[in-house]
Amino acid sequence: MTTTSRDVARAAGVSIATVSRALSDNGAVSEATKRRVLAEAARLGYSPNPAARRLITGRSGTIGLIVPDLANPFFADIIKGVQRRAREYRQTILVADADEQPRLELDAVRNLTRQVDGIIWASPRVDDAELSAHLNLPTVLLHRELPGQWSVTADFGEGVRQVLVNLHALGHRTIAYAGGPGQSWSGRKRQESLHTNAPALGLEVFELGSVPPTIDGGLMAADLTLATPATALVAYNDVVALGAMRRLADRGVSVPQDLSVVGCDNTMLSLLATPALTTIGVPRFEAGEAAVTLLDQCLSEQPGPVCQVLRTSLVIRGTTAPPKES
Amino acid sequence: MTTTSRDVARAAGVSIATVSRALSDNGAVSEATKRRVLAEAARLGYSPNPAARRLITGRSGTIGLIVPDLANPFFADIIKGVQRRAREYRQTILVADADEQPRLELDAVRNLTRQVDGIIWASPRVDDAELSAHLNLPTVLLHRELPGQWSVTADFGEGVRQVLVNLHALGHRTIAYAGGPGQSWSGRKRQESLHTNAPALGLEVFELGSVPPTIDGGLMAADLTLATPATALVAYNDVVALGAMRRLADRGVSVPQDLSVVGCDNTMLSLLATPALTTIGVPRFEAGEAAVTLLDQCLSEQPGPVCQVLRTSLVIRGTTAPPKES
DNA sequence: GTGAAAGCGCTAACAT
DNA sequence: ATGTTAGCGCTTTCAC
Repeated sequence: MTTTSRDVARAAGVSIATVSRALSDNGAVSEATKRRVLAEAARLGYSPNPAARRLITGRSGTIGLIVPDLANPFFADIIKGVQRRAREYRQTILVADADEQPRLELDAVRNLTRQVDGIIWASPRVDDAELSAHLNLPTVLLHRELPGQWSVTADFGEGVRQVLVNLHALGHRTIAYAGGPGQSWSGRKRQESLHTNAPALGLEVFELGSVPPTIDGGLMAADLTLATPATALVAYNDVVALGAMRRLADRGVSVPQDLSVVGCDNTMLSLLATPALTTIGVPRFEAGEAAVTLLDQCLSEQPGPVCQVLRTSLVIRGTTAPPKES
Repeated sequence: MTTTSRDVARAAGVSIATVSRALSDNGAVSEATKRRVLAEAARLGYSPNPAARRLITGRSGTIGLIVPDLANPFFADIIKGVQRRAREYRQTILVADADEQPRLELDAVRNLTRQVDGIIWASPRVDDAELSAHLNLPTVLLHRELPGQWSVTADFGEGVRQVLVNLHALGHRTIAYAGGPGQSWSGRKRQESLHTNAPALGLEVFELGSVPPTIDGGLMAADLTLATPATALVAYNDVVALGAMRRLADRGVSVPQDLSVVGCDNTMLSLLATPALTTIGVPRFEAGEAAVTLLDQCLSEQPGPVCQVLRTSLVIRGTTAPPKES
């Protein structure tokens, strides 16, 4: 009932091999027959059975994408970038949400193995050893680096440096830093940058330790900050920053007059805050696009691994200002 | 190099047919051989080639999911629900993001047709005729109804009714309504409910027309509301409500003292607002789960179509209060 | 209960 | 430039 290459072949008066060649556009076919075949294929509404093609070529035209949480705006935009670029490359993408559980990420890898040609894996928290152990397919890591592995990351260190320079220029000398989950690769990068750049600027940093990357984590961070002499709070991400702002408002601390607040990621949330949140801009959509491009290179056996690092930059909005005279 | 059923057959000393039967668990196999085959399969790390299976059975074990925008928290949760239930059913899900463009939805359907067994389609804005024309595969519509079609929707009308009853009880008599995109199926449902229930309660409604379902749309809605005598604003969704709250704050109108605000959807955003947003709770995760279950029934030729309607209910938080004495 | 054999629809040698 | 043919790895009759 569905039309096959055989039907098209019959209609065009050629063999099925010619049909295959005309459609996949690789073997040698004369212009005339090619046109004829294509016309018949279109007329009959023929499209090749992907299962058959995949069985013989071993290529599925599908890419797996693993993210810890697709309801997180950070990853949602990455997915959109991946989808967009994949559409250009005529690749289908298979998204697996790991529900924030590293175990489910590993399950997902296993499931995907037989279904996709390669994997794009955003894994902030699976540890290096397990990550390595599960890289059976060509893989591009997202916001994560591993020796010898293809990856796309963002320069979080530079973003943090810009924050510190800016706060210093505004007159701040004492700041608080609320870190995220300790295992997070990008979290470690932020922290390293803090340690490298703060002393050089003569900034004193109060590390509040790691808080959950949630609104509640932000509430905690606010209270912790107010117990220090810091005049600015740098938060792990926008969600934590917003949670902190909420708690600060409740406690009668006004932002940015009494305390400056800086987020990270520049998600849509940062625009929802009042005042709008100063934050570190991280190119998420672009990261998704770049990952597909890199995976494509990796799949076509081009030299590698390539580790692409995207730029980040401070986005100054309403939550940073000079500290109060004291 | 990859192990095939032939390898397992040889190792277990049986034919490939028996391997197939043992693994797919349908034909008759003796307990003893079945155990032996399973053991060998495990030892060799065998898993059946899905492409080959799909080629012969015509079933892919894959479900397509089409959403207008996966960065929208509303759809993100739906996807999570779908994924979760699909995992239970051992189905893979293929998500297609249509970037808010109805044309891309139709493209997605076409692409998915050869790759999946059935489709779950959240299509608030494609018109009925085109929708019908593209239903070639077993399909469950999400938050959308169409005669003769399987669907999962939520009772938005009831949610709106509860809002009206609550506002009336608080003492409001004049309210403003900011509608969303005119083509939206659920938007029409909200509006119908408004027209049915407001008069019965003696509520006067100022319809502000349709605003974009964005923060900016919310800013507009706030200004429009303040030009009416309304003491409460009911917004199309949480994003619009938050945008409105932002503009109201800028104009020195305090919520809920000067104006009550109600959102819709109960997304995570509603908890980010200060004060937290009163909103209509819509079960998104459950909708995703239900859609998979229904699609499964549909695929197994069970009687239908089934149109499941999920409950919605008012979630009272901090943005609603009695109107100011005037 | 188990094996042999016939394909599913296609691509990739190999002929011509 | 085109046709013929041999499978890709599996499921599923049909024999036994």
